[in-house]
Amino acid sequence: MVYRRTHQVVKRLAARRSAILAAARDAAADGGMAAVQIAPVSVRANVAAGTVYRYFPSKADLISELIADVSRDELAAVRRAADAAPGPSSALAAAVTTVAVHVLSQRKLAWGILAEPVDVDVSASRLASRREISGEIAARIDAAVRAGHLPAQDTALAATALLGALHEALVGPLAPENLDDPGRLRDAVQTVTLLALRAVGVMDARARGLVVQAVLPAVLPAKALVGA
Amino acid sequence: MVYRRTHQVVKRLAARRSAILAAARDAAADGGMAAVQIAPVSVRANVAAGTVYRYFPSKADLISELIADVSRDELAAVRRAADAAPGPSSALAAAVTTVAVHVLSQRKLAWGILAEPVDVDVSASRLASRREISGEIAARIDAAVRAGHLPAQDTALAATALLGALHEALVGPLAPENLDDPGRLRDAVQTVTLLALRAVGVMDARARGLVVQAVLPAVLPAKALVGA
DNA sequence: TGAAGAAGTGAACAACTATTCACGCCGGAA
DNA sequence: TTCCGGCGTGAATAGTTGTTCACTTCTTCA
Repeated sequence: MVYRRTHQVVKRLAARRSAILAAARDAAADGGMAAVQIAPVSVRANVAAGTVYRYFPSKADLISELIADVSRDELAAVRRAADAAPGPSSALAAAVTTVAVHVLSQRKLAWGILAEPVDVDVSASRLASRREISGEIAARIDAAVRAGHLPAQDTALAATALLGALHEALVGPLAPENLDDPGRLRDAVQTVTLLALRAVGVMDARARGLVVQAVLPAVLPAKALVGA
Repeated sequence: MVYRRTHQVVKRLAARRSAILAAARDAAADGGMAAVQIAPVSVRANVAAGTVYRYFPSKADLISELIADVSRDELAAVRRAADAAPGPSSALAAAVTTVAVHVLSQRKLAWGILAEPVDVDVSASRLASRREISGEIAARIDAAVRAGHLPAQDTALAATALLGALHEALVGPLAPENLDDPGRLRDAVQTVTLLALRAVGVMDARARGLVVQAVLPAVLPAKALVGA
């Protein structure tokens, strides 16, 4: 009488859930958040519209999970890059560069996650996403301040401002065109990283050095990403 | 037989048009762009819903004009402040500070104009708005570069990044709370202005001086704005 | 193998608002 | 004063999508 889910069924359910999330992510990467509609997503995931609601209570929940997902990936990449750096200032440079490269490599997705209008309320999820990344950057700024490399400052506000600068300059409506070209991409990443480092108080000359160190390793793997 | 509009009628029509725009602006300032709906706006303007369509072909047109309107005011304020400054660097500082104070004094409106989700497409108008302000800031950066106060750089990208930083730090979802308090407001404006000036290459010490000069005159009249 | 319940389906539904339009009214010309 | 046409009205319309649910199909277990 007691129906128990077999391991196989559990696996299938999890796979379906992932498929729906992946379909949503693909849709967002292709056509922005506007393309994340239940019917099209369900088609991509090879399920019926109603099935989506077996896994997600509402569209808002689906998109919220999507945002959390992408955000988690980005945070991990930033941490990895920063942790691999030799010192606090390099770590900050690496973190900033990583964010820049990430948003550039998936511009539509990044724009959708960050700021694109959505008909349902996903502000909580977006807030959490921003808070995570901003917190990470703030921690890196703080480390550099404690190491005596930067002047004391409101690190939370500075981190938020840096992210705003990166996003607006790289994926906002005024972002330069042709960033698919690897050369231009590298230039843009260098420029915004330089701006960001100087903004928090790194001297111009030193900032230029840090940028060169940080951009090369970050941009190399990015070429593959951009191609995808 | 030939019906001609009397001067009085022309004036009344213009007044009504302004009233509708003003009503839309009030609605946006109160409740963000989400509150700019035809029915509520028409009530505020003391006209019927259908009347709105005698003056604006669609909601998109109404909001586009609203954005252009607000943007025009801001651009004028920025120019005025910058032109009154004694030199290129001061002018840049004044411009940045003015933008900061403006967005802070009408946060909901600013957020609505800049980035809040809207059901109709207003991207063209938003793009134009950003372009205007960004162009003005870029021109000020350029002047400072030509005067030898700043290192050579991509001024358009820098201006875009600065605006992104200001907006995200001051009206974005991670913006600090309690910015209605004049003291906190001044601090926030100072902090972001300092970040912005350093970002484009002003030395820390000099930047601090410029900030003090620029913030005082800009913040004084702002107290009245914030109260409103 | 068959009963019981879970998972999947997709057409129908619901809710929200921008937009329309047939009608009444007011201001202008003669 | 009277006729005419544009202006104002607001209830009705329409289009868009998220969401539901009665039904079908599949899985488990005795």
